[in-house]
Amino acid sequence: MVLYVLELEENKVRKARLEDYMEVIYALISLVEPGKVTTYGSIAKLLGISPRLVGKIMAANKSPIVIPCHRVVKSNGDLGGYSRGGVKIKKRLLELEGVVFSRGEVVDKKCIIDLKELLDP
DNA sequence: CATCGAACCAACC
DNA sequence: GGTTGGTTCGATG
Repeated sequence: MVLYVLELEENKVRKARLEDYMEVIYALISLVEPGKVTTYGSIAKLLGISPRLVGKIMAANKSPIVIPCHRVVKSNGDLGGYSRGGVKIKKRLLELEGVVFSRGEVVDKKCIIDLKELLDP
């Protein structure tokens, strides 16, 4: 998808910066309905970047309320991280939205949806 | 299931 | 050039 950005004025191609990904990622996340979550890897594969970068971009999120960055977890169900107040808050938000947790800190797989499957249909 | 290690990619030093 | 993240995936016990 957005691997490279065309710099028309200088007539050359440069690598995308994290900044370039932010809008796309935030748009994608907002597609995830409350009660469900998606994974860093799911987003990463869609954009052709590493899951870690996705995490970094979430951490750079300026508007935690309008951007539901808490709806992104690790692919194994672990919460991952949350820069705004810690994973404790993250879990609380998710529970509030109806996400089911199994054995403590792990999100039930039934609540994890892959972004790809959200786009195709 | 739990742990381990290697790969991941832009940023920062 | 090396390290560092809100990770992942396969291999191994």
